Amino acid sequence: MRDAIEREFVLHFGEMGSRWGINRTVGQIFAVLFLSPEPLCADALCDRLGFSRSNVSMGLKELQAWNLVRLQHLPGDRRDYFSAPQDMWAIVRTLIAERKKREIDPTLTKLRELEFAADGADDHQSLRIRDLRELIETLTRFYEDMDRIETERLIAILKTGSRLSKLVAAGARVIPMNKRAENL
Amino acid sequence: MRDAIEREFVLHFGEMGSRWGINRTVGQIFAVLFLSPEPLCADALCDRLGFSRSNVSMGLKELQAWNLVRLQHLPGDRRDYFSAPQDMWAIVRTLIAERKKREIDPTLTKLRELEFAADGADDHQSLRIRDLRELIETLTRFYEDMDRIETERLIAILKTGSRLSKLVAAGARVIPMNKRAENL
DNA sequence: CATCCATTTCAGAAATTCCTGAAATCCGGG
DNA sequence: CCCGGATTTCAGGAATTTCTGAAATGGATG
Repeated sequence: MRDAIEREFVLHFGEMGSRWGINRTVGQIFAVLFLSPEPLCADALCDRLGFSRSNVSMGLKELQAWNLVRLQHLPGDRRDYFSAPQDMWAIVRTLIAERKKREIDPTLTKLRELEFAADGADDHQSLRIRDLRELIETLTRFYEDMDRIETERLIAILKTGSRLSKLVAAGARVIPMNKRAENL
Repeated sequence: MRDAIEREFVLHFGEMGSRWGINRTVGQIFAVLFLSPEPLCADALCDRLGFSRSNVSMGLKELQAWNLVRLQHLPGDRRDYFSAPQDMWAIVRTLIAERKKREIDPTLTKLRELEFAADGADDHQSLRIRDLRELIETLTRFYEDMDRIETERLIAILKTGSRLSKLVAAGARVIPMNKRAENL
């Protein structure tokens, strides 16, 4: 029963892995670590998943590059043990940070380069590029702001949901914005 | 000059394509349409990109499945013409909606299934699954709320940034929450 | 209903990514 | 300095994804 659920969970994460920019192996390794109450060593992962030792090693290396697993040692045991963070919100923050780094930042850099190369031209394509760069900057600035907020407060914001709109409209009258002119 | 910039932009979108869950061809096709001031037909895309007709056809089909391009016809021309939405925020909304559909929703469904199968057990793994499901629901509810807000107001919220935290804390005293008990 | 273009499908080739086992490397004792 | 157990590297085979050209399909027009 418990095993059946674990198996399904792990297989699902494997399937989704490809959609998440990691591969099947990596997804399954993370799934096992995510559910495990205690850290696991690479051999334990090989056993559970039926992957080769080297595949597991590479998968763990990638998960470490994503900051999604922590390496630790058990006293009197030379092997490396791995675990997923217990704090689920920390996992989400990490995932978003890493995906931003891989999927957004390079594009932002490229757009700035192209804009520089275009040197203030105002044809259609230059305008498109500028607008896209501005939009991405608005979003990433918002992300950076949210990322600085501690989890409890962040959850409060999330739960506020659509009421945010009224709150912001009302707040704009009370707390004047520093740079109104900057608005879109 | 203009061409050099377009070429770089298109190549970059091709490279990034794989990280964005679409492939190189699809990324490049979208990039060309994104920059183009007027709709293009498939042959024009073949010419510009050097892909086979069938490849372009498949790419366009996929972009249509993502709701990222619109099909239209020019009077007196039987060919299909395609264009990317002019409204950049509409593109972002679409991207997020489609990625959620592909990357989040299946997992949410699966977690609910597993939770049902676990039938209220309270071992570590069941708790992890429940917590993950709850977290994803919090995030998707927030997304759904934001998606209902019109773009101008949404931008106002984004630009409010970290001041949201104070606004929510202050607003909580003024506008009582309906369901305080539901908080994390 | 035949023709003419345009689009789509599809089987297999090409390219890419993933995975493995063997060998290399690392490192803390003895 | 050597040993033993652990991890990492890496070349190449397996699996998957992408791309192509040929053939099939679609649908407007006379």
